[in-house]
Amino acid sequence: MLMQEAAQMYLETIYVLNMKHGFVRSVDIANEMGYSKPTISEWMGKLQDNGYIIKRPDGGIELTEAGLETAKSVYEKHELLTNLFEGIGVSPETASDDACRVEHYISDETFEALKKHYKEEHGGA
Amino acid sequence: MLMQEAAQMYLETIYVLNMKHGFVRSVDIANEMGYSKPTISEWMGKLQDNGYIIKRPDGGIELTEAGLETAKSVYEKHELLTNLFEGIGVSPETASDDACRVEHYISDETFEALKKHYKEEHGGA
DNA sequence: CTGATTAGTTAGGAATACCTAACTAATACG
DNA sequence: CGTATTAGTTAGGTATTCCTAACTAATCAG
Repeated sequence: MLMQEAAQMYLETIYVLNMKHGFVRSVDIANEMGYSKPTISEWMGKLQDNGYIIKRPDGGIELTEAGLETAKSVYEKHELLTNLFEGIGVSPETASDDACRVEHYISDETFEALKKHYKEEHGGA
Repeated sequence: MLMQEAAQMYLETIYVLNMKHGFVRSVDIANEMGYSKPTISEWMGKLQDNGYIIKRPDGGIELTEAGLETAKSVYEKHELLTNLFEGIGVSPETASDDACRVEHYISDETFEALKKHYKEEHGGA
């Protein structure tokens, strides 16, 4: 399976909901993302088949090591991009919205460069 | 029709090829983008139906005012993002590749902020 | 004039990512 | 205990965006 935008969003959402509430079910993901239950059900099946999550018998969804790695990577990009955009005067809402789309299309090389640049600006280098 | 990523790319490609060679046909777009002739044919039909291009009798493809506006806007984002990425140490190839994807997902608000910020850094404000 | 190449279109198909309707299963209320 | 709600699945469908195969039409070489 390709780790495309959609799959990344599901993993990131699971990661964020888990940080917020400590327990994530398919419905919670559906509510958070505004998608239907069957869509989530289908995706959770695919994500489990490919080793990114585990569906527990009690309905809880848990990220595997691979899933967590992807989720963290996307989330980290989201955070940095949001901060960068806000830092140059973009409104918090637009900054977050744009970050949410751009986070899937930035290469690791560019991300590392942005991170370094951001630290220099805000760390006093 | 939604001005989604694909439509934006076709218009931008027509714009760039036109600047390079002054005359653009469907085949030229197909070769440049690596897509099949039927795919381009289908899209040129849609773009013409929606008033973004005109197919001339001799096969030439021309941007309408609406098409030119969209193409320029996307191209301008591409250029700025490429420069920004290169400016913080990203390799030219990665910078251009990333810009090519990100250009479709940056809001006007964020783009204006980036433009202002870039000018300040390079214009000595 | 014939045969080959090139440009463009038409028809049909595949993958992705979403949907609604309708079902099962479990839990919760009164 | 029976009914209502909630969670999840299954089946079938839609829109987008690409594809190949096969066609037409025009140009070009000999």
